[in-house]
Amino acid sequence: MTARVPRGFIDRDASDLRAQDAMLAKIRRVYETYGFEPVETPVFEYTDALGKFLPDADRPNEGVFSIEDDDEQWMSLRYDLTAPLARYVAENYETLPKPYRSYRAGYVFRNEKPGPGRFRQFMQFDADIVGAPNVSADAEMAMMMADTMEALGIPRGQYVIRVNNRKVLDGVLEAIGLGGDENAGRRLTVLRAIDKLDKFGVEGVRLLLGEGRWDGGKEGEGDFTRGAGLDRRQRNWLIEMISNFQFDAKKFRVVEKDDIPVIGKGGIVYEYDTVVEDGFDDPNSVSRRIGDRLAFSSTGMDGVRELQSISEYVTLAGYGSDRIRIDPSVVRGLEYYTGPVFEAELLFDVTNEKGQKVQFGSVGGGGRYDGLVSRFMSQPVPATGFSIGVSRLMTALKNLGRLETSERTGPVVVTVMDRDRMADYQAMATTLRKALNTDENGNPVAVPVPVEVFQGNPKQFGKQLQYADRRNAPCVVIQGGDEKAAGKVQVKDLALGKELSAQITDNAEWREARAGQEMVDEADMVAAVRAILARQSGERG
RNA sequence: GCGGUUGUAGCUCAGUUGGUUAGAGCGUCGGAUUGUGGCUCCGGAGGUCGGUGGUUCGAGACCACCCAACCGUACCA
Repeated sequence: MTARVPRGFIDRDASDLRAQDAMLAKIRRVYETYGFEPVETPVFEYTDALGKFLPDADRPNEGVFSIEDDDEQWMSLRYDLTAPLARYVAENYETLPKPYRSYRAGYVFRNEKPGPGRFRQFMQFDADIVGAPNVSADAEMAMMMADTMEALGIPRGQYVIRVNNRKVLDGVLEAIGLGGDENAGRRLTVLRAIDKLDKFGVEGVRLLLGEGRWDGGKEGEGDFTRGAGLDRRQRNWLIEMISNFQFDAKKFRVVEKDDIPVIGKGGIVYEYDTVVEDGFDDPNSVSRRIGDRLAFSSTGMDGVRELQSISEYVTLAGYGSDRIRIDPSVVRGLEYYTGPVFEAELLFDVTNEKGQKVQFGSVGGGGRYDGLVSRFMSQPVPATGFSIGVSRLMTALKNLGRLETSERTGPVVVTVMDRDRMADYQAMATTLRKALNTDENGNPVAVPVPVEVFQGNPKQFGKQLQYADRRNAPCVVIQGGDEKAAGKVQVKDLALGKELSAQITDNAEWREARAGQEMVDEADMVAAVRAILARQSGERG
């Protein structure tokens, strides 16, 4: 029997967890300042509450971990925190204040093929406002997301919150003749293709919108992905839309090719042919064309107006396009979003342990989901929120050097010289533990100082010091028969000892030197240990 | 799911055209040192060579199938 962790799951060590705690505290603080309050729901929900029954069969989607309860109800591990919140709000609707602002952090589970940085259990940290119909709530979400990025130490310019509106995408699709139920499949293919912009660039998306794409790089190599089969004009409209426009408070406008924001690295070559086909010969009129096309669709124009409002709100609040940016290429999930959608993207490259350049991309996202709560209710309940991928973001912060990974100091170790005097050593540890962990007023100190008696086999004294060394102990306390007889204890500064050892090459001499050690009266033990701790924390700065 | 690459000790890897008992470094454990971490030296443990079947006098190596990992891709609510 070999010990192994299940595929797609990970064990996490002390420093990892401490770093995560620190990170969650920073996020929580931002959310709290916006008036959000915590709530927790269970990891299991009834599968139908998650909306993950397969439409045809009477069983849950394969992507969720599910079990059948003994009353033959299917239950599933939650795969995000939004659906459970919708269930919670619907169940407690009468007693909750509306709009209801809540946040929660928790593990979610996906039964999918794991990959680098993709696990089957991972943590999300969500914030949502339920019962707020206006897009000002969406704007607030985008701003809070930006604040969160900066609270975590990501410098301005190294991240961006990209905002789009599902209604705009729907309007564009309608405008190029892909409206109606009969085109639902192609619309999906188109949206998926657009979502790949940051991965494959403009040319890759163009292939996916048209015939299809070979993942080996050229025809016949690797696997073939079928495209949406759009004609040239439809493709060009979409590509111009997603790669050459940005949005300001007034209108879509053409940007210079060198000024393409975030997306579409390298830009595209303008295809003036399509402009001519449309009866325009001036490339600057392209922006009007987009407006014209959307004007065919009332949904699309609603979306544009909502984006305009969001743009105004965030701009007036002082969030420029270096933080929050309208970006027509944001697709973001395909199911329950109904209006504004946003995505937090990191803009810096990172070199991974294999020396490859990696773009982190999205570390969180969200949007408006006006239909999700009302599935449980007889009345419409608008809601908007977003989700942060804690694990992904943590990896990113580690690479950015913004993660608090400082090694904690280990325990003060009371060593065992005489087996039959364990009670004495325990008493010494108790004295130290009490003295080092309370201040002069008897209150607990901010950072605990661990104190422990060596609990291994005390037969070889060297092993005890080796243990203390591996635990990163600041010092050890030693009291053998000689010290006891004299009413003394030895207090040994391990860091100082290590320093001194650098000059000693001979082992006998090194042992004889007892580097970093001092002999004090039993009564002065606490003071001596305090002095060592103070000296070391001073060195660490 | 599809395509490609790779599987030898806890980790990183050697292992000749198929030939005795499968090695090294690091790590780990023990000893030199029964009251002192590091360095140094000595020693031990740890492998069904991913699995099963086949070819052969003989397989870690060759063949078939399976499994797993990695990369790409699809799906990702």
